[in-house]
Amino acid sequence: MYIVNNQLSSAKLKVLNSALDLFMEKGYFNTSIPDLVKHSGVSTGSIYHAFKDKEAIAEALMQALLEQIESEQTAIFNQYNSSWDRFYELSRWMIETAHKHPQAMQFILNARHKEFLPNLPPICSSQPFLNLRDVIQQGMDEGELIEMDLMVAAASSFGGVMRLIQLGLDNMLEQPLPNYLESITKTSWRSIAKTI
Amino acid sequence: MYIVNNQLSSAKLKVLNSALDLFMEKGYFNTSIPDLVKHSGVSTGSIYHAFKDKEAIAEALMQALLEQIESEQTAIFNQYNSSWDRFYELSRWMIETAHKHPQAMQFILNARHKEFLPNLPPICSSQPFLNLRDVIQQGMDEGELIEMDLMVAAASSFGGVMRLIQLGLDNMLEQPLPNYLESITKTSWRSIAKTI
DNA sequence: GTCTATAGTACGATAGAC
DNA sequence: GTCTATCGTACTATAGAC
Repeated sequence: MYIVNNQLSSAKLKVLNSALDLFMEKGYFNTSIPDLVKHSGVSTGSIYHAFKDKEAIAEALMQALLEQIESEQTAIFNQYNSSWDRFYELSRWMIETAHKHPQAMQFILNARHKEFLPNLPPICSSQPFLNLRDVIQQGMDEGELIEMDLMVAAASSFGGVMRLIQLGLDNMLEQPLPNYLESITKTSWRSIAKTI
Repeated sequence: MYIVNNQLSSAKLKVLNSALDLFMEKGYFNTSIPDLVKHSGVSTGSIYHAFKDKEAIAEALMQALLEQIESEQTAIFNQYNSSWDRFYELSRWMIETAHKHPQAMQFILNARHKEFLPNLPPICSSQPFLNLRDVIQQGMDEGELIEMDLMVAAASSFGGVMRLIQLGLDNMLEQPLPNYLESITKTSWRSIAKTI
């Protein structure tokens, strides 16, 4: 149960949380409406009353997840100010979310949204991903980071963290993901920091 | 036309190359057998003569791609010996393949294989990905790299390169991918190298 | 708003002629 | 080995009672 937005009706919430579980467990196309009915306890008729069609479920799920992520990122930006602190805390949040809600992080990082939401712009142009880039830009402006192409710097720093999360989600790590927080943030940051 | 394995019959090759194009353009589940018939020019009957079912097409495609990648990696390993040279040349090969055959690289890096090949082990446990890790292990053994957890080091170095390739495949870069080769390899390597 | 029952369709896979 | 024609099925989505 990751999505808790109370603006949504109970039926919608149940369906969205079931959709998150099932889409990540079996994939969007392997999840039928009858599967959602069984898992959520909401009937076919009520699902189609709440959502126009199956694609609209995926759209609403994506929107709910991105909204939740943005609000958690905003809390971090309000509490931490330096480029490094923000990088570290954003990485910490991603790693802990991947640990506690693997489906949610998988849906954001890994899902081929284009396959079932063909009109959605790529996820890396969404606000939460732009925020990551802004942290790197800030570090360059403040002279803490080496001057280089912004995309290269963002890929090298956050890319390292995201790759490790990916490996964790694929069960390729010996220890639980949060154990790697210190070493992966320190290492990835080293690739772009002036003083190390 | 990326797959050119001449051990395979002409019909199989046609179907596999069409499958690569269509699976990456529209996704596995949005590609019907009639779509493959139209795109490849091979009839339904012949497709089912060459492959047991639709899933077997995806399996054969994966196997052909991994074989091709392994042989190109082996050539690099035979020609270059130092850890850095191998890291650089493997990165160069990935970036140029992503540039010339985006579907092939997308299929390897990005596809949610689990959705249509549920029995396949995760791609990051395949030989080509293990080879990447070995290059990092070699660098540590030879004292060129900082001693640290191997997975962290591999994620931080190759993760940066892969993340940039991902951004390139999603059209988020201003310049063509190969233009970034020097800067991304230098930057990502810096995260784990002793002398920088 | 919630449900059951069902219509309509598109797909994967097969049969069987050449 | 290649083809066309078609079967059976499982799905999305709707209709209509409560």
